[in-house]
Amino acid sequence: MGAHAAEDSKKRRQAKEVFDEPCPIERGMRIVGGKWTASILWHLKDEPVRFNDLARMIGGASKKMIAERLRRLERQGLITREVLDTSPVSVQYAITPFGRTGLDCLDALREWAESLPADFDAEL
Amino acid sequence: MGAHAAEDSKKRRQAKEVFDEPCPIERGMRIVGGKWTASILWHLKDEPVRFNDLARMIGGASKKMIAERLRRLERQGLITREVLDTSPVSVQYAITPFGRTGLDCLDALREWAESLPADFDAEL
DNA sequence: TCAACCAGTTTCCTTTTAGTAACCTAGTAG
DNA sequence: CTACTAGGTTACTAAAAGGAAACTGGTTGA
Repeated sequence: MGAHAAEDSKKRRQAKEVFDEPCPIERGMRIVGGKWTASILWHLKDEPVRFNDLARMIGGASKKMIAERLRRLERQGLITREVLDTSPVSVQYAITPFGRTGLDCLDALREWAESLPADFDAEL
Repeated sequence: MGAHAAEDSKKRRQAKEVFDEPCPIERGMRIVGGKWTASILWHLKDEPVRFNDLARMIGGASKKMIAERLRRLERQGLITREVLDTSPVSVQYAITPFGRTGLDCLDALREWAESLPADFDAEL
């Protein structure tokens, strides 16, 4: 982020920069932070997956949400969409190298969350 | 996450587990993923900060949001709230060791987001 | 006395997000 | 012919999130 605070004569801190624009963490969150986004990326980590397979794997998400996230991730270049000439046609989604860099840094978050007690959410 | 997919005789993948419960990444997101949450943590990284100072530093957020996030982070043990016996009373928020572990893993996300082109958001 | 600062809370309102269910085109199995 | 598959889209609805501004109640300095 990079803003500094200074104290004035009355020991009141003043922001030298104001963060009305999202700081890098917030920007990152807006890319990979959407509901189901990380799950989708995760399920593509080993091999390409087709649309309905993904929908089945991520049981809680509707097809609408899956489709929305996939389109967004594709626009951003984190995944690719490939239509296979099968019958009936199938569509395969695969993670890109760039997408993998995003997933890597989500992995730190995963490890952290896994270190939490199982009932941590109860305190929210 | 840890679910596996297997292919059946028709090459259709089947999820062995269904993720209606949030996977670790989603859990982590629900803790530190809220709007302004990461910014708050970030601004506490070096020294304790008082409420209004924080509100001034994070210019885009309303006091309501700051207060909400602070209370949540305190309940979860990522920060502490200390009322100082000054006049007028001031309240100091500080990051806990646990909060710092969360911030550390957000740092990976920050680095990733900083490596993105400045106009990346325009593509969303 | 008046204004300003502290740390919030409250109210009201708008926007965003997510979810359901139905529907669509086209191919295929029985 | 009918039903089921794939890969979505559309319409509608409910819920959550976020924001602006006013307000509390006490303190201090001009």
